[in-house]
Amino acid sequence: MKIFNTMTRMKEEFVPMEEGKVKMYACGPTVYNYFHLGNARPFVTFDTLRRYLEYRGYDVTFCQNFTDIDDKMINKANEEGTTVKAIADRYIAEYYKDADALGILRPTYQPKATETMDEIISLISDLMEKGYAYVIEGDGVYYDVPKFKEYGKLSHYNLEDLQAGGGERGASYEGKKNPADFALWKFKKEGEPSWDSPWGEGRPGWHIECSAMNRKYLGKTIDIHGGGQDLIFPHHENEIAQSEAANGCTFARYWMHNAFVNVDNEKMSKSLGNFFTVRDIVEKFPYEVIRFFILSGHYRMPINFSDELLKSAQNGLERIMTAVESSDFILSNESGLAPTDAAVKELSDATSEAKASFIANMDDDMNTADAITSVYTLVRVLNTHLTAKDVSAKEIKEAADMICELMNVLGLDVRAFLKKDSGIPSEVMDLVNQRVEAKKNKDFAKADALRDQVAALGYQIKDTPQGPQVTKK
RNA sequence: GGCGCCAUAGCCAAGUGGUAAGGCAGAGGUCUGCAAAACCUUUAUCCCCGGUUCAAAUCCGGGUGGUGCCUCCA
Repeated sequence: MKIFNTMTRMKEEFVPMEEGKVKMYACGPTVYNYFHLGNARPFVTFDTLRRYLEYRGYDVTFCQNFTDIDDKMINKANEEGTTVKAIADRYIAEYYKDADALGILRPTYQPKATETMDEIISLISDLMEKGYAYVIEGDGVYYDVPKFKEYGKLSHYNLEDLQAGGGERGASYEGKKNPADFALWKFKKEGEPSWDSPWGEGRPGWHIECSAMNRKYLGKTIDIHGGGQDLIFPHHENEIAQSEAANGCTFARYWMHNAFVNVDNEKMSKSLGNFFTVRDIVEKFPYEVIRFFILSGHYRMPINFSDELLKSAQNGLERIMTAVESSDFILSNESGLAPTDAAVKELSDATSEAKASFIANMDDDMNTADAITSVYTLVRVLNTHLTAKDVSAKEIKEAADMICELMNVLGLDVRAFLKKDSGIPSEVMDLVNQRVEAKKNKDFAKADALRDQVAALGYQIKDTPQGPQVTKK
């Protein structure tokens, strides 16, 4: 598999440290609100990577954090007159509601910052001992950025450029040796949660928690580190500075960053106020459509969000689901199949080719857009033979199963989505059966009226040679 | 100011040196009592200019437009 490595800005052949095993980390949410579509993109992206690596037989250890202590958490707690812990508990629960429904598998480890305090303090101690950190009285412990000679190697920034930029903000640099120095530990302020440390009571800076969790759960060197592009600087750059200075070895071997979700070509973000939470979008579109939409473009390309685009994704996903649904319907009543050798070969070839091309596309830096095309290609061939009925149940089942297998790698459980809509109420079936009678008697006016009644109840009838296929609309 | 990214049909989106995948939408057709679904047909020379090459959407240079990071942010 080839992976585009942000560090080298090139696609590189992925070779894990240990054969057959992958250690990966992705930055998770700060749990002070429902997450928005922009947040969902990396969750879905790296979940898909994890699923694909597992599909290819790797033993994946995946760690994703919860940031449950920082300024935003504190502000939210103060606004609501409650504790930081209460906010964290609430929004972690809400996170799982959305994440589970989006088909995001639970990571191997999903630690909270507040539960990683020992490792955070131990890591800062290492940095102090090695001379990479210093204390500003009454403020906190800071990282001495110029001490780390490779600072900027991920973002390709250099310190001089950073200082020449518009980033300086007078007061906040008071006491720092260098404007780029960042907080590892912030001393306690009135009303804030705090933990004991060798330097005084306080709480961790944002960047240190990821370094600490990596070391605790995955080790000093990991294979893949992922996140959104806006984390490249300063967050990931700082993680490298912390981890490599403390551990004396490479931190992450491959760095992957997803592009943003845009609205009218502008970044969706909380600060711009143009964001849509997943919870909002679900009012109009199911979770699986949101996931399919996210995967319909390459992860390193920006995607625009709009109802129209979601609708387009929904129609596309339905095409795939309908093929499986129709297959399963025929498999439940196999009459009328008259296989020919040529057709049987064509469909079974298409089935194996779909898998091969899906893998080839995913191997190319996780090109999910092309991987979906591999599925569509099989869908078309399958539909053709479903109509012609010139294959046997075996080929139909294999093709439909393959579609489901590949969609599952993308985190889209087609048969589960179909099942969710199954279970036709008996009153609907009564109407359907009455309509069969009416049709038999050529009473088409009555048949159409019955179909309208069924439709009014939210169900759709498709007449097939095997009889009516009833589905939820 | 520094460092990047993007520009492909009505919309979305792959392709990154060998003559334009796929999806959505539209049009016409087949099937159907009518539908639905499905299938078939149909819609582009890839922002502009110049260069390299037998050959460029694809490489190089220069434009134009959009956008991101450099500050909490996925």
